[in-house]
Amino acid sequence: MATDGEKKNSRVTIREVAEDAGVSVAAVSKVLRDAYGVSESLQAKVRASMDRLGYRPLAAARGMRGQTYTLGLVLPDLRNPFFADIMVGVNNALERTQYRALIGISESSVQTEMAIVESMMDRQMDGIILIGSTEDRGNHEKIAALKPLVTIGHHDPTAQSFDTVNNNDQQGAMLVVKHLVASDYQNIAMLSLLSGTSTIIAERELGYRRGMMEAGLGKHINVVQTSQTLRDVQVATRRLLEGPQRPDAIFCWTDFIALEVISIATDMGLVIPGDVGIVGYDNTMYCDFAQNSLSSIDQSGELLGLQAARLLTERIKGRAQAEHFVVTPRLVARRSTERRKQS
Amino acid sequence: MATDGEKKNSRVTIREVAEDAGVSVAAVSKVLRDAYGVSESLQAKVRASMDRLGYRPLAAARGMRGQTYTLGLVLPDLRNPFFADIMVGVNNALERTQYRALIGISESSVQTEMAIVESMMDRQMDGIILIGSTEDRGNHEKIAALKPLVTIGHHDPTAQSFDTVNNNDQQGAMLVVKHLVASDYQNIAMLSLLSGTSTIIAERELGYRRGMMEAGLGKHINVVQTSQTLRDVQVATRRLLEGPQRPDAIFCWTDFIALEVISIATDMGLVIPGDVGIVGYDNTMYCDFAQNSLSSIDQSGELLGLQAARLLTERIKGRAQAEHFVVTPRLVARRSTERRKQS
DNA sequence: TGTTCTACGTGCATCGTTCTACAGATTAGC
DNA sequence: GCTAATCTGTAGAACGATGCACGTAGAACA
Repeated sequence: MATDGEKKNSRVTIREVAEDAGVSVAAVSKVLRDAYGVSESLQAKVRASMDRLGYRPLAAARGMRGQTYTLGLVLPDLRNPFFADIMVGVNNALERTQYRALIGISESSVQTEMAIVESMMDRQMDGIILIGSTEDRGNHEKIAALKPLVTIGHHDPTAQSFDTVNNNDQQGAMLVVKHLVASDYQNIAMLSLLSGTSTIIAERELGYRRGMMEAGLGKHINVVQTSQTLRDVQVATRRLLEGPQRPDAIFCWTDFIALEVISIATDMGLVIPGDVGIVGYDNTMYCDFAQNSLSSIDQSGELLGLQAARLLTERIKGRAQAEHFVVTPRLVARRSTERRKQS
Repeated sequence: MATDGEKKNSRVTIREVAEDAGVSVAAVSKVLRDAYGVSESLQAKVRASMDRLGYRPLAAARGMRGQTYTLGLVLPDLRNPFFADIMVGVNNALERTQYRALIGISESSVQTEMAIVESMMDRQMDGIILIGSTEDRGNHEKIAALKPLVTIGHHDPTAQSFDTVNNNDQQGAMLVVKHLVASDYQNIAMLSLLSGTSTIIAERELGYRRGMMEAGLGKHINVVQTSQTLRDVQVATRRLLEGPQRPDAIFCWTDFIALEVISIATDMGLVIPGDVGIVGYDNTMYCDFAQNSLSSIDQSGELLGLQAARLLTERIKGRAQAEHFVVTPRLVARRSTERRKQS
């Protein structure tokens, strides 16, 4: 008689709370939503009943008429440790709110990404954060027409229907070149990502090119694009380092690739930083390990995540004007580029 | 006049599909659920209408009476690259099904983990996969009483109300000791995780102890437990390596910690594998990088993920009998333990 | 031909919330 | 003391699916 319905009836509903508190269902709903027209005494009464009964609103039911208080986050993959930093920021921002972030993995495929976004919409999520998305503007606007949207790692500074959060990738890449030049590297190649649509890649390449031009090293400009798979990176790196015009430094578009390059170069008997300098991007925790000691660009992933969550909840609350947050990147020098001017 | 309801009316409902196909709403619902009592012709008619209108069932609404076709996955954090392997397996298993997996991050806190599980229940998820959970059996059974549950990385072979998926951690740890002994290491310490409740940690420690005893090295047994934070690992490792009884090998409970230990040891001027051998666990991609070249135990994360997803969908379909899947671990030897018997 | 099955479809109550429209109570204004 | 304005709280129709209970048509059997 105590444990009546075993696997189903256990859930406390808004109706029971109302009954317990001696008020209407609508009143309880109002308390739940901080809606207008609730006296302090009623508020207190209802909250007491909710606590006593252990009531938890059912998001699925809320979603039918109102919000689900769920945010969808789409990550390209789980391998790149940079995303961990972003997540910490997002979760920090949501700590004291009703919102929860749930993550889907797109496997870096535009198709899968769209499928995940659609399934997040099916689940009535209140807003979407796309991280490292390679969709074009059309798709972003299509999503934004249906749900509040914020992107991280996608440049589109004139977008009106959604917000963007970024570091200044062009500036970051220029910092890399400047640092390498100051450390006496000249024949600097860039190992970039094969992606016709990633705007952050485009910005980093542009920054690299500008940096090289400004340093008078235009003739050494060399951008090699590969996919993210270990095999492709290996082939491209070997080709680069075995070629006749061997670069004396390689700027990699993300840390994780830079670590692979260090691995390959070491295997080939090259000494870092003497024979070849390596720089990454994102300043993830692995850079700091002594065996890597990888110079990198810090773009404060945690801050990016925090801002994205803030902007998204603002959008949900009704802001229509777009905001575009940009953080200034910072170079962190480590042993992988430690070759002093010899003059 | 064309774009009537801008941000809301766009969604096609089951009612419209029914109308378009000239059948009842219930019939469409049956097609959606592959339920009994639908002729081929009706099925075809309805599917055609769904395609034509671009209908997508609203998970929130389905959740009110039936399933949401959403699985909740709880990860301790995003830093450990091992979880990426698991996710690949999970997603592969769900590829051709209606199910989607959404991820929540517990930050390795039992409290947060429970909060996430609760919020997943609020969202009417059909089942839960807990990865590396440190809850006790009571909590697991509480969850399992409400939703189908599968754990990965938690040993509880007699559990009846939920399934478990694991590698044989005890055997894995014994493999490590055997391998180290065969490579002429003797004073082998274990760097373990400070967690009173993790069963996989307990198993790995037990395996280490058994391995040491069997090798006649009982007097060298030394288990040091720390949290996962960089600082704590650093302190513990330095203390270990600076102490009077410096071990000549360290077995780390996960790769990620082993990479840190390599970093610290290198910083201290020790040579790996000469002065000290290092072994990790999980055989994540970073082990393979030349600068790490870390020996490790492979426990096939992808397979674990695949099995967990399979078991969970089976549970959802009604299986009540518990299943406990265990994979046999395999040692992958690399340079970090490459010291031959000198006799 | 009448009876019994079986296979196929349908009507409608239902899930747990939100939110509009409205009613009653209290206060304010004159 | 009457009307208007404000402030609280309520009733009940949604939201978009599911799934029970039931009706109907045609086949099978005697």
